[in-house]
Amino acid sequence: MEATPSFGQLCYIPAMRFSLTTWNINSVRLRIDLVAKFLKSVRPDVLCLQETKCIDDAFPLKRFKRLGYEHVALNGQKGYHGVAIVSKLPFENTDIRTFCDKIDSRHISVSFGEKAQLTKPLELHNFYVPAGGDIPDPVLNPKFDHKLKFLDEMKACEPLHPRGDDRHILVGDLNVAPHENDVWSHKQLLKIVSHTPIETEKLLAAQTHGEWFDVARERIPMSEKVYTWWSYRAADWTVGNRGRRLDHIWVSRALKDGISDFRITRDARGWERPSDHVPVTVTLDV
DNA sequence: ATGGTAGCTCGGCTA
Repeated sequence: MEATPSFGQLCYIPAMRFSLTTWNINSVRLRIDLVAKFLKSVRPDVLCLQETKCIDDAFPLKRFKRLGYEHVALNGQKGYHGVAIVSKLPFENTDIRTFCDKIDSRHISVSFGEKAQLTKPLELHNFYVPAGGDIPDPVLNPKFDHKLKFLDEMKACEPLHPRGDDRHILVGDLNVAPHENDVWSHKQLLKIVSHTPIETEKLLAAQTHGEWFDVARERIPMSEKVYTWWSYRAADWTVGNRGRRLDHIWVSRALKDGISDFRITRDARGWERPSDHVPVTVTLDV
């Protein structure tokens, strides 16, 4: 008797389940044990880090390799900023872009394809958008001016954005909480950098221009408060739950229907010597 | 209205 081919074999190549975490780690060397704890428990295929705060030669490569993350793309700098992508899956290509004519390490991207057993290419961009200082006025505060220009350049950066059935993912610490319920008090934060109208408009303009879908808000209603960051400048971060949603995962239209899970590891804010940001993870079929 | 904490490196920047 002949074996009956399964539906899958006949009709399509099954999609691969792919998981991805973004985390502003605020020094990868200082918090490598927390990273290891997280990776052992959640085991995402890919981890995108921001604020690694070290040059590439000082990045704890061996530790990641021992944890099963053998593929690493780095864009570090001494003391400040710095982004990295560590992965269980091999990359096809890696790329670094600069914004605002600065050498700041605020972007790195990789693509996945045949080497990762994907039938169609997948492009992943990891960003660390400038925080923008304290004064929300681009004339008085050059850091805020830089942030606004950076957001404008993100919007204008055509290769970044998906078109048609492109499979793109954009993650990172975007340092903007765009919606009312992305902050603990919309009213009280309207003049606080990260939630001023000019920033939120520019971030959403980039998102709309690129036909991106905000995974958190695909999964969690707009009416619900969602945070990924709680300030260090509070005696107790849990009092009043004064958080903001600064860390984001955007996916292109071709990927959004494949989303199967989204989670914010809020517990991580309470770990010993934590980052002020917590890991944000998506699982989707690719 | 202000100051609060953290990290990198040991003064002052960045967040």
